[in-house]
Amino acid sequence: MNAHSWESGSAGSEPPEVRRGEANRLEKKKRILTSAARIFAHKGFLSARISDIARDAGVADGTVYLYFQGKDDLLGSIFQETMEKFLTDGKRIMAEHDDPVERIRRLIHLHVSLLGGDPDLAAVFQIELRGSRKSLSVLSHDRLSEYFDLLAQNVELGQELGMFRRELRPKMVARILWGAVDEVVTHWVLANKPSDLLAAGATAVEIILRGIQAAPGAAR
Amino acid sequence: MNAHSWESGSAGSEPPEVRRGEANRLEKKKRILTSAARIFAHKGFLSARISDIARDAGVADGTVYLYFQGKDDLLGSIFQETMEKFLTDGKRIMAEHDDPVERIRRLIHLHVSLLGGDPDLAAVFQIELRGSRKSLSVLSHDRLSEYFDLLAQNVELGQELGMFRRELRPKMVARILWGAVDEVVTHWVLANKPSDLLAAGATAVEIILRGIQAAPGAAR
Amino acid sequence: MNAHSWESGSAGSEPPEVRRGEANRLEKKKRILTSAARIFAHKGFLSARISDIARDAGVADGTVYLYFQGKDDLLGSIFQETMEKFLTDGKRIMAEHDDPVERIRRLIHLHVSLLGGDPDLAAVFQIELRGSRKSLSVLSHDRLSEYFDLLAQNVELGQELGMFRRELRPKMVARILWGAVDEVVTHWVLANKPSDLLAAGATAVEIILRGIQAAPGAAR
Amino acid sequence: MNAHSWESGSAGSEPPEVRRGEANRLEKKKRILTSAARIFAHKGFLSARISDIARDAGVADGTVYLYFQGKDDLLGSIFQETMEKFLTDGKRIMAEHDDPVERIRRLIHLHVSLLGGDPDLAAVFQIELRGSRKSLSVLSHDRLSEYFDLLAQNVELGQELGMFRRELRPKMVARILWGAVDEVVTHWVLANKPSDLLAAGATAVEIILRGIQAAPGAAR
DNA sequence: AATGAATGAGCTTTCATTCAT
DNA sequence: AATGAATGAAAGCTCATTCAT
Repeated sequence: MNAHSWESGSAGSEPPEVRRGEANRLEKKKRILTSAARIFAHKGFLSARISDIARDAGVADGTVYLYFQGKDDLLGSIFQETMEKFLTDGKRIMAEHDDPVERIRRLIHLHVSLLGGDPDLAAVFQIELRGSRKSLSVLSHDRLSEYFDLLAQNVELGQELGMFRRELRPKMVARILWGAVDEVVTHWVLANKPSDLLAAGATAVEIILRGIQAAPGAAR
Repeated sequence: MNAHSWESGSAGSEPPEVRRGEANRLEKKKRILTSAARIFAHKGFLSARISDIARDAGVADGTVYLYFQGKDDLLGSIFQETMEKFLTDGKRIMAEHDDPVERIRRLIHLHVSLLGGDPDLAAVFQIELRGSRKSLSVLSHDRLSEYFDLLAQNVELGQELGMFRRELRPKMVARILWGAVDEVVTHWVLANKPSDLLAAGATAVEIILRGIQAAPGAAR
Repeated sequence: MNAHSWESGSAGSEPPEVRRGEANRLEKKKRILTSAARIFAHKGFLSARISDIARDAGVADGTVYLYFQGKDDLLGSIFQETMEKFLTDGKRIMAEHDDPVERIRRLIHLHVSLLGGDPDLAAVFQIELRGSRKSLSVLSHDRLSEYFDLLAQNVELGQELGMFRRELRPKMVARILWGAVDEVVTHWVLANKPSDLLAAGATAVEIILRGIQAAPGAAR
Repeated sequence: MNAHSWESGSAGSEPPEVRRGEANRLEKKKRILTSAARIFAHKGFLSARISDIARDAGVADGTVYLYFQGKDDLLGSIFQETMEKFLTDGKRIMAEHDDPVERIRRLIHLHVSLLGGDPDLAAVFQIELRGSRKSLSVLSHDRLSEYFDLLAQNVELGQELGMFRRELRPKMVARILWGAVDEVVTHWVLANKPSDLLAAGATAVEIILRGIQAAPGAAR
């Protein structure tokens, strides 16, 4: 059907036949997930039909069920996979930088650029996933928590270093930071005339960072 | 079930039949809306059945359609009515106070206390309404915009008065403020052990206000 | 659609409007059940579609679900209703006759004539219900047990009166009697050139009765 | 799961490859059939999945189709093979004995002991095969007819010898006999506290035999 | 105005079967 | 011969909405 994406994977020096099947399998799973994100973004989770997704991915309806439990699992997997990638990159940021302010700036930049680079993904994240926060699988909740923790850790570190005000609860600051950025992304998704998402994200961070800054002279 | 509990109120001195009917009508519409909020909050918009709501309100299924267009209209009306009340109170705040900082604090306090005082309503707002922002009726969007505008107006005023940094776009600040508070409310709704929502909301405002504050001596 | 059966019920002196709805309701339920038996008999339980039954009964698909839980309930209700009628008549036989032999003959005659008079019902009973004996609802099992008990009681009574051999277990005799008659009915259902079912049933009873008869002179 | 248990048997002295393949082939077919009977007995024909059977037999899904036409064929083959074995043994009984009464007793004993020795097989025969009598392949019907004929022949012979009453139709007697025994077996399959099946079967035969016995002095 | 019985469109999911490897 | 990934048809059931009373 839509043969576009099939061809790339097999490029390069083809490994032994054995790997071929495995590669196909992974590629197919990925293809279904990409199609799901696209369909969810355009029609909404509710209106999206499995058959829409299957057709878009170029597979039969039943094939979707070979790779995923069902519609919910599709949504959950999109969330899962994105969070996985985000956390991997996030941990690298933590490893490569020491300054809490620098880390927070980069974490938010990562967040914003990941979604900004894939509007379909962003739409699913900002719109469809919201109503699911109540029911997301435990694993998914953990992922979201890890994200918050990454932010909260740096707030705490900044407090210890005397950079941020000590009376603020790190978790709450993380929440406020996330909420502000999240709303900026949502606006970007919903607005017809998209503005510069990266700049807007950066502005949000600067405001919050400034807002939690210890009074000059307060640091040791 | 609870179909009897509402007959008592109108007893006693019988008002003219005409008014009685009108009062009943308004009361019934309100009752259906309250039931809808409760059912949406507990079962989610999707799983909620019109018959659930009708039973909870003590009316027949068909009666719901005498007052509302359909299921979507119920959700929209909850949003609408709440925003209406919020904007009314918000405009009073604007009338009664001059200081932008004071106004913003009071607007957010209004926001947070309105939802904090009605957990069912809060749940519907924070969870069920999210996916609808894309599709909410134009009128509804206007209401949300008015809310943002109230905040943005005060940011702008504060800038003119030299209280807030002038390089920030007022609408974006309003968005960041709203996002931060919104996330705080969402956490309160989802968390099993609810914390002090009013205090958390106040903290969020203070952080943002501080974050947008003009540098000391910058005013004039 | 098939307007045959609609007309009879409302004939005669029409009672007040109130009863009309109830009468319609019962008639509709009965009509669905009759259609279900017909469709099950012709296509088999598995191949029968709810929509086939609904169309045959002249109602919408969903209406079937207003009266029955689902497909299984339809099959169960056919069994249930038939057993109910059978047991009612069976108990009358018990009340009107004393002689165990006479009672047994009449019970079997009742069994055979009930099914013999409604080939669709017979087909469902003999073919479709067989595989369900394992899973029939508890209530249904009770009904089948009551039937066996009616037979077994008379065997026991006959033993006490010295008419039947005492060494036989009444329940087992009932089972053997039922099995023999049941197979005769099944053959009648499956055979293309139907024979005289009543006569065949009577023959089966006579053989078993003779087979359990106490040796002449053994009584007293 | 138990995919390893069958590899051991063929180990040891290696037979010629050719025969090995043939033996494997037959063994594999048999294994699939045994697994089918087990799965059908435990989950019912409908709920049983080909993949369940394949896994139980330690082969791939597709392999089942190398040996059988499909799911129906599996059920049919179980019936077929069992009947084949039964008829072979039944014919030996006919060859080794002359007395109709003795033959009938032994035929029923064969029937009852064959099923009594294999509860899975019995469950499939008594429960799952019932609904299929209408649709079983012609060949299968012939097998069942041959069984009935074996019984009927002996009834006829007994009539010619003056042992059984002449007014009874042999086929009908065979049916009654079969029905009685069949119900006894069904009860044994369904009852949780299984009784002595062989004894129950024998009792059934004795009752019927006595019931068709010519009046003393009527012979000759 | 109120009722609630009736409607019927709509979609997920299963699983027997196929066939390229 | 054996595999097992892929297929895709098929239908039970729900529930928002309507409308005769």
